[in-house]
Amino acid sequence: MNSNPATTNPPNGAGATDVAPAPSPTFSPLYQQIKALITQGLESGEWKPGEIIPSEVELAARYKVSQGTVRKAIDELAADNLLVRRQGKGTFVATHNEDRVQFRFLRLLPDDGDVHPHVSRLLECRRLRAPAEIARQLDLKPADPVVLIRRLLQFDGETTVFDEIWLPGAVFRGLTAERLADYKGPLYAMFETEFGTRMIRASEKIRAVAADAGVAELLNVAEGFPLLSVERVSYTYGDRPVEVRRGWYVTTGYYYQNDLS
Amino acid sequence: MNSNPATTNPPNGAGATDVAPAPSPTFSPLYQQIKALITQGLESGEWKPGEIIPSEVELAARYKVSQGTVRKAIDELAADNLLVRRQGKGTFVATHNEDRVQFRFLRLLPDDGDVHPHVSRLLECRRLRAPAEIARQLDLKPADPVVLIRRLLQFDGETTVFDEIWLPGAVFRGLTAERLADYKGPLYAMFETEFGTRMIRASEKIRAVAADAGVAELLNVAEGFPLLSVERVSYTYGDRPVEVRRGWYVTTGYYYQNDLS
DNA sequence: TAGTGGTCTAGACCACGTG
DNA sequence: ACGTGGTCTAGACCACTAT
Repeated sequence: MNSNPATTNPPNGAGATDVAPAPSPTFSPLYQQIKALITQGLESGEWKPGEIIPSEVELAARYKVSQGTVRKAIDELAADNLLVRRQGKGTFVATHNEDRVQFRFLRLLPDDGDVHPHVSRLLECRRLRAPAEIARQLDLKPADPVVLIRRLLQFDGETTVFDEIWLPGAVFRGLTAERLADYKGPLYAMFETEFGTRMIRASEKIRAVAADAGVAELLNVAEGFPLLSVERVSYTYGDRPVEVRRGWYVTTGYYYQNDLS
Repeated sequence: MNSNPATTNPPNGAGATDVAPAPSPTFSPLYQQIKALITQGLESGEWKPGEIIPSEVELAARYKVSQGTVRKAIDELAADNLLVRRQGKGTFVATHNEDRVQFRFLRLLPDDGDVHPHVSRLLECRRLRAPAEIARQLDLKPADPVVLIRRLLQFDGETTVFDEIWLPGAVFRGLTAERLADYKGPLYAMFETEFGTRMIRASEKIRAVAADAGVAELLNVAEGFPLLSVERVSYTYGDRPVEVRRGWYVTTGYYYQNDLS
């Protein structure tokens, strides 16, 4: 909030002409403030993934702004993939459950365009104290508790991916191998429905590396075989890091798809 | 254009109530039509990269629509990186020359965050008849003339990238090794200023591969060394493919940066 | 029929950049 | 002081979905 908070804003214009608008050195548009308020509602769980949020006119009334201002706020949140608009129905909180968001966070495709759903095979899931590097990336104190998941992904029967996933223990309290094994569907969908933590964006560092003995055995390739190394940090609301993931991909018959625009 | 062309649109509302609006089975919003008209101006060279385009009010007058409609059209073109808005100055045609667009099409970064400008070393530039696969990707007839460029990129003195670049000969008439060697700056900037062809977007397939003898020698690595293979197809206006590029990246000390959102 | 998001307009004022 | 893009409002109508 700043000098023109939503609750005290005059009903006309971006500022009033009769009250000395004060050239706000830290000016922030009204719709950005509304955007922040809606984001708060998402973060606090007022509206949960998959649910509908109030209509534009309702939100406009609540925040005492015009529908157009709410509209612009929602436009940006939809562009950020936090909300999904559906004409005639309403605006919904985005979810990793029913979307075709699989491709958004696992961009490995087969050379022939066929789409095989992948199968996950859990290797282990245990709790330990965070190594220094992981703690740094997760914004934790060294030796804070973390969860380590190791798993394989099979595409069409072929073992193609080996993942090591690090999660903050405080957030993922109660995450066990059993619950992981039982859960159907994408990991991020489980995180969202079971632990109330929604992955918003991720940043990846991609390299080509030679398979070491351990990884080679897991992926059924020779030692020294070229693998795609993908180091990912995922973020939730407020750009807080909540996952560090290191993946090794076999890219024979598969490729990592990326679009530059 | 469709049933409500910009030139004959009533000045109010998305349709008239007194003329039987005709439920347009192929309805397209006005601002989309304006967007197409502006794109035509860009494609035809009416406004060249780096130049300013007419102000919103001017365009609104020209197309006989409100400023808000022009605004929404320009908003989308700016989101597509075709235009750049600068408050107080105007709206400009995007260019590969002066932007910090280097990172947009070459996403190789050093492990330590330092930013070294890269140096290009041309190996060869010759004309030949398109191999079947290249012709298919460039939407040409087999054996149509193409230009093949082979080059190395050095980061901070280290040879890090080997590129093979295929271009349609008809578009890049007069492209020679001399002109390539003389040109300073990004390749895409040259394509845009010298050949009037602007790269808008690209699609990449990324793999880890073992260096073969030829590539290994060029990149000063051992045969079999893991390299990042990047196959890119670049597109210009109208999603017409105008470049096929195959790159081999050494990713020791460097990584390919990618953001998922 | 009613409600939702989507489009379009018109007018006012603000922030920024340049004379 | 002026012109540009940027924000905000208010009201009308359209397209889509459900009841």
